[in-house]
Amino acid sequence: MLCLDQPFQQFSRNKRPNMMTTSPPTADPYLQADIRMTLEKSDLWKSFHNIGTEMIITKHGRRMFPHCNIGLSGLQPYTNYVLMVEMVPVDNFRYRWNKGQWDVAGKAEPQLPCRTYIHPDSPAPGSYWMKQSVSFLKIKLTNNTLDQHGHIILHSMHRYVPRFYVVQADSLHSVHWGHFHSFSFPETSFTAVTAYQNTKIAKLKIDHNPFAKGFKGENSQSYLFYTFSPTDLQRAKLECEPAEPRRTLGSTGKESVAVLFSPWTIEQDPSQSQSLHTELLELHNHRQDYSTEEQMVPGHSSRSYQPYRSVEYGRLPSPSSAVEVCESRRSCEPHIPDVATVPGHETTKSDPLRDGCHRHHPMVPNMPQDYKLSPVHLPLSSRTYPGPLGYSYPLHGHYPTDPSMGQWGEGGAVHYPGQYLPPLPFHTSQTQTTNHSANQCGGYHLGNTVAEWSWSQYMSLDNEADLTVRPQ
DNA sequence: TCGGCTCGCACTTTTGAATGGA
DNA sequence: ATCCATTCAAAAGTGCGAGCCG
Repeated sequence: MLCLDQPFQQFSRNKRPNMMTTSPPTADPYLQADIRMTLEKSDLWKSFHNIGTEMIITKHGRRMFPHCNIGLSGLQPYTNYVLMVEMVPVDNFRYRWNKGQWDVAGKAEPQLPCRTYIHPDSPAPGSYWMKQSVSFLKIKLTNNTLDQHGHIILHSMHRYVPRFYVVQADSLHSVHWGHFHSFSFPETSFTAVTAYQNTKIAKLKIDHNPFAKGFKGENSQSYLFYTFSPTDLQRAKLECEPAEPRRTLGSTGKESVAVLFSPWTIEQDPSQSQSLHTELLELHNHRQDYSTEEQMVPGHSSRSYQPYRSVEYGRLPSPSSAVEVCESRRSCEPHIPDVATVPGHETTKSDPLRDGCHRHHPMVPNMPQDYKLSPVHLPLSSRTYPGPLGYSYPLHGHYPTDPSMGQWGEGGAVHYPGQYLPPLPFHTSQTQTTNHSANQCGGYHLGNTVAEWSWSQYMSLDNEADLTVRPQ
């Protein structure tokens, strides 16, 4: 089964072993694919996660803090990749802050159009992505459903987790969406809020976010002394340094630190938690035969993340899952992730690595319409879910396939208890792809420098019928 | 009445243009 | 003429609190 006791150092760029040759395919699913992603500043993320991360969302868009900074390894140096991230609902609940803890306040709001943020440097060669850590600093979150700036639209008082995609693609104009890997980091989950509910989170942000230094009072750190261990304090002290340059060589600085789950998940109604736990276990049993390509990357200590790769297809109205559910509801319109970009987040710097290859600016206003077909364009074989964990699958594409390309096979997904994620958005058939192009409303429209794709209204799963849908 | 949201404020960092010197 | 470092103002990001709204 899964070997979750691997020291996290194994995943760091510099020390990773060649798992493809030294480990049996099923030994460590999230290492099967040679592509590895590490979360930079994971300690900072965990500091927030331990309290219950909250992210402010505003009408005009708010940056995330901490922001997502990842390291990549195992990419083909001269192959182009597109990096994307989307915010995936963690569960199907709406929350409220009640007496110092998060309580479930009912069913989640209907899903909003899912926007996938494409890293503005995409596409770029693997060597470029691996050269330094990749920052998603400029992602902006909004609660404005009519947002025209391409920000990621979220519901307040709902929980999300960023999911990263690494897609082999020559350019945004000819994306090979079949070759992708996805990664999630449990400690990056957060609750979207319009105002901070937990004062500890606000103080932690003030302590770490340089923009908020103006609110740093004498008492701002006092709570730390009873919230964190001396180790945490030392770590927090180190992390108080000024923000690093946007793209710096990654230094994961991984330590072997126990992963602590956020108390807020425990603080919930015990009966609710028990119910969820039971459901998750049941789902786990149900889904043994399925896997997504997602790799749930554990924290420093993987021990806390029990192998769990179940995906609640029916219950979770994930934008990503909509397509799959739709497959059993042929009359509905499929959902395709919208594409969110950030105005002004354009790469102007010159980089020999990148300049040496053919690339197009992601926000090029005249994005060809065929691009909108790409995100879900998979061979028919992808219609079904990937096989059992540990198998590699032949991939299409016009890149020479060397023996190491086996690593492109989608690895299994490793989830952890207490959190389940929807399936990936790219499981679909060509038929559905066709429907996408037919059903999208107005193709894509552009505002300023933002390329935004608005497909038809994704189906709403906000009804009981959806709860019974199961993947075939 | 209350929970959630919006807006303006003061403060900070970041960014880029302007300037001057080598 | 070019390059580099410095300066400075504008832009952008931040949490807080008052007030609004359903």
